[in-house]
Amino acid sequence: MKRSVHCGALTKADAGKTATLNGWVHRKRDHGGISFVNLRDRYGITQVVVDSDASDALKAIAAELKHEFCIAVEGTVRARPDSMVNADMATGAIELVASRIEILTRCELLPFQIDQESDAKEELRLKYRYLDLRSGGMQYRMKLRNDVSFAVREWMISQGFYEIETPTFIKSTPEGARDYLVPSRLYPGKFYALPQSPQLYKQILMVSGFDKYFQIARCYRDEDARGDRQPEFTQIDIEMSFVERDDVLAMIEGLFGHVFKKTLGVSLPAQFKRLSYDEALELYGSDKPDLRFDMRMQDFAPYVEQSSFQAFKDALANGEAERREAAAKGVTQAGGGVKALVVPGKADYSRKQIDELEAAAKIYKAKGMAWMKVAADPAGKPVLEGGASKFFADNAADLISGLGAKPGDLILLVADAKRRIANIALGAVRSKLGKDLGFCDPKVFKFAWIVDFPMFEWNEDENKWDTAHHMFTWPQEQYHATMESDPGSVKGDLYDLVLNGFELASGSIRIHDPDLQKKVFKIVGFDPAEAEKKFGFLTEAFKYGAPPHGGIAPGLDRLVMLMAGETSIKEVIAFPKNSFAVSPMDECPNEVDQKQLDELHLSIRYPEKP
RNA sequence: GGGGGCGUAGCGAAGCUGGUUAUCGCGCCGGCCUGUCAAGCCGGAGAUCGCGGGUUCAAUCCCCGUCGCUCCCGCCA
Repeated sequence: MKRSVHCGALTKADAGKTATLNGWVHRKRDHGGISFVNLRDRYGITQVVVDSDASDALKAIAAELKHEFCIAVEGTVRARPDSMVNADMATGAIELVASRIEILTRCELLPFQIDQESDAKEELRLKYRYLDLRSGGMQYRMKLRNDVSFAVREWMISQGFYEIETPTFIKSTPEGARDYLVPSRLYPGKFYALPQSPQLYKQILMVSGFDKYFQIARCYRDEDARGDRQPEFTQIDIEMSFVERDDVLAMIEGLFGHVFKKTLGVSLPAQFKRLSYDEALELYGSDKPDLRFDMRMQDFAPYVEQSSFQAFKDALANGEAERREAAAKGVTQAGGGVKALVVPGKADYSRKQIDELEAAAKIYKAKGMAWMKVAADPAGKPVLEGGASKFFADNAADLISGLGAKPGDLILLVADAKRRIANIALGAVRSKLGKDLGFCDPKVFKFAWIVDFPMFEWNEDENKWDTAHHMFTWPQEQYHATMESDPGSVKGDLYDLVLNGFELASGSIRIHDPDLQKKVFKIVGFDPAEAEKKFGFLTEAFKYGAPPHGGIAPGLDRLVMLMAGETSIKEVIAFPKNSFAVSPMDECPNEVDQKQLDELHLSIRYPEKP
C-alpha cells in the first residue's frame, strides 16, 4: 500500500476522496468502540479513525498498533464536524476513516519517548539518534538547516559567486588548531591532513581569477569540544577579489538579510552595527558581545585616586609597571584597569546573588569583584552603601553622577593589573546578568561587526609575536611603515561578525604582496626556509599576478543554532560527536584491524597507564 | 591539563541529619470505555540506587577510588 499523499497534505477540500497514508504511529487513543491513531511522517500528522462500525479484522489490527509502528492506512477523507476540529493541528479539519491498515514494521519498546522536545539525556539521544531525529524539534531544525543552506546558495549564486569544491585531503600546515591526519598507504610515514578550513585553496582560486567564490565546506579541528564547537563543522566559505573590507561586509549583510527573510520571515537592518575590537572589549568586556541588551561597562579609574581603596590603587600601580614592561615589547594596549558596571534597579540583589556574579568574574581570572549599592538619603540625595562604599565616601556624589547611577542601582567593580582581565571578567558578569535578567530573547537577533583587531599578539610562553588571526591577514595600510618596529600597535584588516554573543563569522583582507607576506613571516619568527616548505605553493602562486582579495567564513552550524533558538550546535547537526569527540551511536572512533595498520605502515604506541 | 554538575525501574525525576517494604510522573502489560487529539478510569509488572572498596549494628545517603556523561576554563590561526 503505497502512499497517495503525505500526512500533512489533506484538507477539507479532500473530503470524500480516498487516500493512502504511510507513516509512524505517533499516538493512539482507544475508546473501545472507536479508536484514533495519529499518523506521522516528515510532513505532518493526520488523525486516522477506526470507526465503531469497522470490521472486526480491521479493529484487530488497530488494537495491535503501538508507538512508532510503521504502517500504511487506506481510507476515506472525512471533514470533522465543527465541534471535533482540532485548531492546533494543521490537518485538524479532517480525519482519515480507515478501511484498511497494514503493519509495515513493528517497533520495540522505545528507549525514550519521541516528543516535540525529548527530555531524555543527551547521551541517550545521541545513541539512538535515528529515533531522536524523528522528534518534532529535530525535524524542524533539520528542515531549517536545509532551508538556510538553500537560501545561502540561492543568494550567493544570484550574486555571481561560483560554488567550487576544494580537497578534503590536504597538506598539513603549521599554526592554528591540531589537524586530523589521514595516513598514506602509498607513501610510508606521510599523511594527509583534513582541512581546518579551505583557506589556502580559496586564496589560490583568487589567483586563478574566480573572483567570487563560495563553498558550504566541512572543516575539521582536533580540539576539545564546546557547546558551539564540534570536531567537524560546516562553514559558508567565501572569498572575493578586487574588494576592500566594506565590500565584504556589505555582501554578508545582503546574504544574511536574504537568509533571515526567506527562512524565518525576519527582517534585518540593511547594515549591521560596527564596533572596534577595543570598543567591544572596553564597553562590553568581550570580542563577541551580546547586544540584545546595552548595560555598558565604564572606566572606574578616575574615582580610584581620591578613594581609600588600596586594592584598586595597587591594581592601577602594578598595571603601570606592567604597561612599561609591555611598552618595551611594543605593546601599547596594556596596563591596569578598574571597570564598573551599573546594574539598574538591582540594589535589592542578595549577597548570594552577588557572590554568584563574582564567581562568574573569577572564572576569567579576576581576583574578586567589589560592589556598592546606590540608595537615597532622607533628603533624596543619592548615597552609596554596603560593600566597598566606605572607601568612596569622599567622592561618592561625584562617582554616582559620573557613572550615571541612580538610587536603587547596583554597582559592580573589577580591578586588575591587567586591564584585559578586568574587562573580560566584568564582561562575563555582564553576560551572566543578561541571561539572569531575561534580556536574551532567542527570537531577537542583534548583529554587529567587530573590526580593527590587533594584527599580532605577544606569546608569553614562547616570548615571541604570533598573528592574532592568521598569517595572511593584511595589516592596515597606515601601519606598514612601522610594522616591524612596533608590531603591537598594528591593526589588521580583520572583521568578525557577532550575533547574540556568538562569533558567527571571521574574515580578513589578505596579503597579496609577496614582500609584505615575507615581513609578516619574519615578525612571527617564521623562518623563510620553513615558510617555503609549508606554504611554498601559495607564495609561488602569488608571484603570478595575485589580485587583492579578501573573504570571510560564517559558521553554518552556529547560524542555524541561533536561528533555532538553541545553545548547542549538536541540536542542528544530524549526527554530532559528544564532548569527548565520540559518536555514541556508531561508537566512532574505533580500533582497526592489524592488517589495515600494516597497509598504512602504522604501529600503535599506547599511552602508559599511571 | 584544571574546575562545577550529574549517574536511583525503559525514560525523566524525588529520596530530610544514615534506620525496617526506595517514592512520583511518563512509558510498558492486563481490563473497561463510541469522539478523542498529552484521551480517561481500574488493576499490575518493572530497581545490582553506575562500578569497586571503606567507615558503621545499619549506606541510595558519609569517606576513598574508578568509569561514564554534561557544562565551563585552558585550547580552538
